[in-house]
Amino acid sequence: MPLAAPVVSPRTYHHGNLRAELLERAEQTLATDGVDALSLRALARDIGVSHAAPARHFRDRQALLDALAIDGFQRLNRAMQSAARDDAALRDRFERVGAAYVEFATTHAALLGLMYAHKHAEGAPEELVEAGHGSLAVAVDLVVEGQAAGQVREGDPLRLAQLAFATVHGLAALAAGDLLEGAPLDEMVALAADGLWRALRA
Amino acid sequence: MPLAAPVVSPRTYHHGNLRAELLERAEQTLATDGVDALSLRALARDIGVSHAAPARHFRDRQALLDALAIDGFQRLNRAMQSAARDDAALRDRFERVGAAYVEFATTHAALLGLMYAHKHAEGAPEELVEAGHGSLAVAVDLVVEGQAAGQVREGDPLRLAQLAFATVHGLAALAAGDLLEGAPLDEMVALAADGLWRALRA
DNA sequence: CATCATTGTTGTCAACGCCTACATTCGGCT
DNA sequence: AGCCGAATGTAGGCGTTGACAACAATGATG
Repeated sequence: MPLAAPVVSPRTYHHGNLRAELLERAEQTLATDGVDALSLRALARDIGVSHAAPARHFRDRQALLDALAIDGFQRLNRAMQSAARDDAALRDRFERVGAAYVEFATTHAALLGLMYAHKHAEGAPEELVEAGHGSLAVAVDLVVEGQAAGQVREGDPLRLAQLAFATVHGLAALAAGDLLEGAPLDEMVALAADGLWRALRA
Repeated sequence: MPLAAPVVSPRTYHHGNLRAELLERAEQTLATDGVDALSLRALARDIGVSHAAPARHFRDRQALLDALAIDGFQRLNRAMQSAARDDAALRDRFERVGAAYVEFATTHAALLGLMYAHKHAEGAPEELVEAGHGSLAVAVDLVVEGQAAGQVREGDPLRLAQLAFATVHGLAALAAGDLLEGAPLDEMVALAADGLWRALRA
């Protein structure tokens, strides 16, 4: 009798939302226990489906990781774009974008690590590398705008943006690696923004 | 008769150098196949010992990873120190140290990733965090020297050094993540050194 | 209502990390 | 020399995992 369906868990044969729930739980465990703790079987167990069910939505473990990374980049990009749309002075918008990046990086440290895992470099889905380039694009746009306004010095905007991006990303990496030795993160962001502005201004 | 030592494979019951050979092969596979491909059993098989033999030298997989990371930091630190001891102008020594870092980071990308894996953050062996701080110390010394010579602006040398370190590390991360879009790495290093010098000079 | 792609289940396999018990070798001590 | 304990390697087993294949339930479409 397939109809029983006990009160507590009326769950039908088809879960109906497995993919989304897998991603959600996966990000939780990623945040609390790290990448290595991510296991398709454990996720299935937590959610209450059979151990092979996740395979219908993620061909293999790597596919799940890729999906998490893509989602992470999309959220990061939205945060940076939103910070860039601020209407303050250009120099401050630089700082706010950097702050948004660092904020994301520190509150989602494990996720950011996953996003940049070189693993994705070879054979990575197009969507992922695309999303990854999106963050950089925000910085490029800002540099271009600054150059048009005569506030940023001349030079290939891509490279100047890469420099800025590298600085902020490195700062986030230091914070994640606990190499900041207690330096307040926002002060470091301000210091970096100051340094960058000295390096980039016309 | 322990003396025989036939030409082909005289291997005695005791390997005699297992720990060192494990580390060596481990770094090879790390470089060619990535961290996830590292398996104690596979290493044992490659070397030709039983699958449990490595356990005598590395309590668990993580211990092997830690040992690799420590060794990596020590080599990186030596490279940076050697670059810092150069007798060129201070600004150029900054650039050379940065170049040394980036050079190491790109030729040992997977190893560098391992070194910074947050995994090591909690419960990491003292030796590892110590080695990790060594790289930063090189930058601090350089800043202190620059301040003493009146060439670097005032401010907490640790934080200024962290800024420089972050920039270079971020650059290396971009290169590893293939986000440089063909920009020649040495030009990017030069650009970063230039920017940093503008940010740091008195 | 029949059909069929989608989604989930069950069972299986090989590989791995880790543990325990045992074997061999080495080095120091008498 | 000879003994003995420590260090090192071996053999086997347990539980977990990722991946695969065969099968069952579901729901959409005609």
